[in-house]
Amino acid sequence: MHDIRLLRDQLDHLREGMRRRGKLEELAPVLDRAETLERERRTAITELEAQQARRNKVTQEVAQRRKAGDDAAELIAEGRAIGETIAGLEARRQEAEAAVQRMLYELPNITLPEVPEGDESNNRIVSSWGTPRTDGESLTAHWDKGAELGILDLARGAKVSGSGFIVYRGAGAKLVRALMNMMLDLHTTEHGYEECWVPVVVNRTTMTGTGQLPKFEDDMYALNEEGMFLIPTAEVPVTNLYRDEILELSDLPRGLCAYSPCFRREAGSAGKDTRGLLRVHQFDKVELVRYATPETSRDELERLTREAETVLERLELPYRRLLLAAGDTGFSSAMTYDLEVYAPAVGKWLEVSSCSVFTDFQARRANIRYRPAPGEKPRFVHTLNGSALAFSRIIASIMEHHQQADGTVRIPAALQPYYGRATL
RNA sequence: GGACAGGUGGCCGAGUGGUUGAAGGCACCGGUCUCGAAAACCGGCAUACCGGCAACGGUAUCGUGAGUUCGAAUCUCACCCUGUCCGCCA
Repeated sequence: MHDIRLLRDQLDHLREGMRRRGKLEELAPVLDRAETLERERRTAITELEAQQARRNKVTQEVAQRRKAGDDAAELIAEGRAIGETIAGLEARRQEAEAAVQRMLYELPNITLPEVPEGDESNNRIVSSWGTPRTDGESLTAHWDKGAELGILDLARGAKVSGSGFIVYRGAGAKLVRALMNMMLDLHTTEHGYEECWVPVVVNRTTMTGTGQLPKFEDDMYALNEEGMFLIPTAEVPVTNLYRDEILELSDLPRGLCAYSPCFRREAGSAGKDTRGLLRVHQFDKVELVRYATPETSRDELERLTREAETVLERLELPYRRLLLAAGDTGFSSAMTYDLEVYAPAVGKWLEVSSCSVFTDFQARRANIRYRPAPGEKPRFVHTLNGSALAFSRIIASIMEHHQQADGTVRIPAALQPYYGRATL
C-alpha cells in the first residue's frame, strides 16, 4: 500500500510507476479520481471535526451549568441537534475514507529505477550457473520417470483431491523430507536464519497485510469458516509475525525461514505446462523472509537471492537468474529476481524461486515499524522474501537432470546425508 | 462446544456517566549532584489525522463494531482475543 500522501503531491510519480508496469491504461481512471477522492476525504474530516468541537463545547457548558444548579435544557437541545449533524457527517467521512482505501489497495508497488519497463518479454537474464543438459530428447520426462520408479502417484492424488494434487510415495516421500531438512539446515546454520514453524491457515487481516487480499481472493483457497484462508506461501504468516509491532534497530536485519505447504488455486487450464509437477495446487517450499532498514534493503535482496542460489548449487542443478520487468513483477514487489532451473526432458526452464524486496509496501499495510534510534519516531521497515526453494519443480528437475544412462536418478552429494542413498 | 474471569499508554497498573489523553510506578530522554557512574532530586515523555508557512489550534483513540445519552474508558448489545475450569479430541 502506498502512502496516502502520494495521492496529493506525487500523482505523477504514481502514474509513471503504473506506466512502467504497463498498467497505466487500466489504472489511469483510478488515478484520475484520486485527487478528488482525497480532497473529499479531507473536507469530510474537517467539517466533521468542526462539529465535534462544537459539541464538546456545548457538552462542557452543560456540565458547568449543572454544577452551578442552572437550567441547561436549551443547551441539551442544541447538543441533540449537533449530534444529528455529526451522524450525517460521520457517515460521509466513512464513505470517503473507504473509497480512498479501496483505491490504495488496488495500486501495485512502484518498481525500483533499475527494473526494466514493460511486460515479461523484457525480463532480463542477469546471470547463470552450470550447464544445462542438451540430450533432453533421450531422457524420460519426470512424470514418466516418477511413475516408473513408483515415487509419484498422480492418479491417486487426483482421485483423493483433484488434479494438481501430488502423492509422493516411498523414495519420493523421503526425498521431500530430505529436501526440507537439507534446506532448513543450510539456512539456519550457514545463512543465520531463525527457523519457524507456522500456521498454514490464516485470517483475512494477515492475508491483507502481505498484499494477497483484497485483490487476489480468487487465487486463494478459502475455508468455509468465515474469513480463513490456506496460505499460498509461508511469506504470509512469517511476514505477519511482526504485524503492528515496533522493532528495535538492533533487531535489523533479521532473517526468518520456514517450511510450509503452499496452496494455490491458480485457475489455470490443463495442458503441457501443467503436466506432472509443473504446476500444482499444493506444493512444499522453504521460504526466507527478511526484515531490513530502507538503507540496506536493496543489498539484502542480493544476499537473499544468493542464499536461494546456494541451494541450487548444492543440488547441482543449472539455473539462471532473471530480473523481472516491471510488468511481470508481483503486485507488492519493488524488484524481483526469479530463479529458473532447467528440466531437460520437458525442455523448459522452471521457476523455482522468486526473490523480492517490497520496500515499505507490505510494512505499511501490515504496520511493521522500527525505531531508528531511542526516542525517535518509528519508521516502516522494508520486507523481503524468497523461496529457497519450491520443491515440486526441483524434484522434476532432479529427476530429469540427474537421470543416468542406466535409468536411475543420481542424488547430489549434498543431499545424500539427508536422503541416505546415492540414487533414487 | 459450555461456564466463569478479564482485555486501559512501550510495560505494569488505578479509574463505574461530566476539564480523564487518562492517577501512580517502571522504562526512556534532558538536567542537578558526582572525578565518573549508580542512587537521589527536578523537568520532559502517546499515536494518528485535519487546518496552518509557522507558532499553534482542533479531532479521534481505554480489544473491535454498533447503541443509549447533551456528554461514554465508565451503561447496553454483538463480535474478537486472553486466562481458568469442564466437555471433546490427534
